[in-house]
Amino acid sequence: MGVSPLAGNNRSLRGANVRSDDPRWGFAEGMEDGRKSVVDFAFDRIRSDILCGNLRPETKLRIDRLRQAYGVGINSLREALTKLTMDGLVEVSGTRGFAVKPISLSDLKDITEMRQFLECRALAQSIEHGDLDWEGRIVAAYHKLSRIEEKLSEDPARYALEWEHRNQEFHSALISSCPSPWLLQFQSIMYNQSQRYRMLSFVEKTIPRDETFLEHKQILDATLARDVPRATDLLHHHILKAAENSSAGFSVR
Amino acid sequence: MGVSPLAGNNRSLRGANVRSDDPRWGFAEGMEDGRKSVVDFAFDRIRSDILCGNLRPETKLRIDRLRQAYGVGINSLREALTKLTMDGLVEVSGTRGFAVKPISLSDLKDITEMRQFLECRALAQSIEHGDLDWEGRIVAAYHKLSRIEEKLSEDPARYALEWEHRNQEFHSALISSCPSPWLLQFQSIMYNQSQRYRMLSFVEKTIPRDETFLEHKQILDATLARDVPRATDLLHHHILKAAENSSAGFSVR
DNA sequence: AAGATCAAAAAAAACGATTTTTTTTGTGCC
DNA sequence: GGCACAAAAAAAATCGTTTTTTTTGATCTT
Repeated sequence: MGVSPLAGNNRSLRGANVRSDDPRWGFAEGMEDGRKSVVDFAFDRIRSDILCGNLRPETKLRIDRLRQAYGVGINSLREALTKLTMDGLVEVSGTRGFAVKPISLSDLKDITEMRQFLECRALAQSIEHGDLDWEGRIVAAYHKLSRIEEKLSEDPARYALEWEHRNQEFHSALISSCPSPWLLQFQSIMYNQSQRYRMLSFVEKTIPRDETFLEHKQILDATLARDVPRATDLLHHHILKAAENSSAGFSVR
Repeated sequence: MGVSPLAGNNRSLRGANVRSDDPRWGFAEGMEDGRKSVVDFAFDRIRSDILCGNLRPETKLRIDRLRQAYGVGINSLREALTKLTMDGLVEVSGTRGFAVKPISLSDLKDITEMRQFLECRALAQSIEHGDLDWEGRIVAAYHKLSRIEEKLSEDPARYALEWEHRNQEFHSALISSCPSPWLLQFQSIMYNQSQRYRMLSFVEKTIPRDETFLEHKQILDATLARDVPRATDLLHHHILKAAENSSAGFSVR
């Protein structure tokens, strides 16, 4: 699964932020430019390694070791780790440095309940405010997800990561018409947290349950029918079931 | 109110994090040590200046200027600003630096509704789980708050900041038995956001409404009576009224 | 032998300096 | 007078070095 975090020894990329744009063109209104700062590069990379379990919970994140591994400077690294701390993926203990956040059953329970609480509200608001474009987005996202779900039963190891991505895209599309930026931000944090638990259980256990696929279809239908109570009920149940599946992964440890 | 952010020109405090402890004594279990990192120092200071309006919305936060003002290094400053970004008090625009987050009516509306949503749930859970110590905490916090509210009518300018502090202590005590760390963290962010709007309106307008004091008493009584529906209803109303008072502050601008 | 003491090594925190990017300013041309 | 372009100035991003703190290991004492 990808490259080990300590394998790549690519050095000295000062200002090597590859730009996908060109000085000739201005940017469309509200469009982010394609450059990628070194901090964001380190942030994305470490975040990915924590989520997929490449960096296990409670691992000490030694600065110079990470520096060698990712090929970035100390300060950019610290900045990236600070951002990860705010997202709850990294813990900082006074003057004793950074570490990957531990996992626990009570934490998973908290995350699950908060995700239910936030994501169901976001879905309700999204259904209220969603227009035709939104309907198009969720249908498209569901389509891409269901295609990968077919392949998943054949070769789980190969498509698990891609399924994770499209699953997130689907859940994100469902609530994309929610008008509250703060709600969406908090939901995003909780989603990432639950994703970590799911992927950690992937490693030593199994793939998503078969019922997951059916539940996605039911949520899609209820949402398109603008049936708020039914859609939120289904989502509520869906999130709980997914969490129960994750929790089996780390029984004793 | 306090010192201007550009006034203090205290230089070179490398490692001058004053420790309130002594090597002789160990720390009690689970007790944080009294040292204060330079990053946290800068974080607290800038945060305070943003909340109380000393640093106005949309102000560009130039690095070397802040460096001179607060007397900290560039990297510590960037780290502090990154933390503030995650709390939604500072905005970062690609490679164009940091700025104090703008304010808007829609943002205030979003914050208010999210605060109602989160804080009411936290209160309900807190009432369910609260023990006798918790009752003691909220009674004590209310007492300290009501004392400052008496003085507030006499000399608003003098006690406004202290009232802010004790108001936060009271609201914090109410929900302190809520068992969900994530809920408390999100509530804390929303509280700080609404506090900024309130304090910005203080500057050019007025002090809290008189009804605020009565509402605090009613919330306290309903909470002590373990009347969840009434307590949450009162809190819901209380948060809305406080926000309406803030919004008058920046009508046109 | 267990525990305390101190020193050396490792790790983290903080800073200044350098490079890169953005913004401003000035100049020529239409 | 306004626009386009280029040079200079300002600001931001990144890096390496120095200082401080923590951990580890060895020696000494009881």
